[in-house]
Amino acid sequence: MATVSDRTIGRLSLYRRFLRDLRADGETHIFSHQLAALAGGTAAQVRRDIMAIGYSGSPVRGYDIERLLTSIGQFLDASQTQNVALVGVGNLGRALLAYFVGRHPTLSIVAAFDKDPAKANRVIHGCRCYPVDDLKVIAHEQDIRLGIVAVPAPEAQSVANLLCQAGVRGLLNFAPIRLWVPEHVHVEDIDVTMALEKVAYFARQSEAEREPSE
Amino acid sequence: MATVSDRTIGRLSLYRRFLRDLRADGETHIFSHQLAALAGGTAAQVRRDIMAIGYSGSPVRGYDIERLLTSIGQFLDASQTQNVALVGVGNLGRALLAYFVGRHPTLSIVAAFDKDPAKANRVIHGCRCYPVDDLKVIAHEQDIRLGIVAVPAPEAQSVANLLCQAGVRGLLNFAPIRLWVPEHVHVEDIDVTMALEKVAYFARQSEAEREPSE
DNA sequence: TAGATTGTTAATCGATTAACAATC
DNA sequence: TAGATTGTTAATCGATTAACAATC
Repeated sequence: MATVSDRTIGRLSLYRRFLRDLRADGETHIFSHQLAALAGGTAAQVRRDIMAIGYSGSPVRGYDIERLLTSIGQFLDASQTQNVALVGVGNLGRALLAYFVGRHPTLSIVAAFDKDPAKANRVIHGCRCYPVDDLKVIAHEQDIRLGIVAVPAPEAQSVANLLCQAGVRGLLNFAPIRLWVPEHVHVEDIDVTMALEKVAYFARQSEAEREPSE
Repeated sequence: MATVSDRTIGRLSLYRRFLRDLRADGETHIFSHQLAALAGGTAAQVRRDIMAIGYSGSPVRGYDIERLLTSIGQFLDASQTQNVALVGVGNLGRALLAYFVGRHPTLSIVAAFDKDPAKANRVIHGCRCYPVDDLKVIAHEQDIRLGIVAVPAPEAQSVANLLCQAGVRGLLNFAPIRLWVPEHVHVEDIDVTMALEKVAYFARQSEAEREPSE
């Protein structure tokens, strides 16, 4: 209903993780400024983000962690688990499987694909691997709606095409290229090279501030 | 000199990769709208970004690719190669080594560290691995200014502390937590869970737009 | 020259921040 | 109640977009 910005979505995802940790520690309530300190924003921003999803806190006790988690879940998550396909079972792909499989309540990597026949039909970190040729069939069988592109750049576009043809509606792309996809498919890029170059740039900037050349 | 936004820095990093590909294809000039189409922005934005680094194109021929690459390099890169330490040689760490070692002209992963003694003193993807205990010594020996945190979340903060004590000025963090570092250290986070949850959210949004419930 | 593109300014847009009355 | 926090509005900030004269 309400239009919520891309950044707010990201922050809600972040808040949720801190809230889960707090709940695990036995906490029941939290104030906006506490959550802001954990997540690295301002209290006003936290309040605005929470308001955007239609949850209200109490001026005395702050936010009820359990109920806030429920609200964020209702907002961010689908009503049922969304199935994800991973394409590319190299080092990165295996790291993603190790990190995600069985860990996420509402997003599940249910199948992995690789062009290397030696990887097909093996189970890696609890996830079954298939030859890329089977993508379309498996994607329909398993109702896969999201794809992760973890193949080298030269293969990424053809993998994206396969995933789109198989009916996915969103891609998480690790390849350092721009993917061309149908308009209704959402692409989120993780560009490690860009991130490292940004770190290098801003690290030098802060160094320059501390040690002015004159 | 000129203050350039975080986003512009990211886009310049992206433009550079496309420009290198174009140069490899034998192209000598490019117009702003062509670069915008490749990078996924607008022509005006490309022109503004390029203006920000003090380079000028020609109204007739557009931008000279070779000179533009030089300008972007002078802006983004340090005068000499910046040395990087990677901490955590699991699947993710190995993927990063495979991807970066020897590939980047001005950023070089010169040492990797892991707490697992079995990995120490091995060479993985061309990079020497050391025990974490040696971080401070090696960082000084090799003039390491940047660090990549690729360890599990529970260890990430202590690794960040070690890196900061060893004098790094920037961190690329893959752990899904917020790192607390001295003010002068720049941290760039890559949050895979957040990215995947964003994809899931926006994929469902576009799905809902296409198939309205009423 | 004619004309598409550039550099630059002004207008728009959206998000963040600041301020403050309402709340328990 | 007193008072810190919340929800909400207004002000600020910055980036993007649009418009257009300058350019080769």
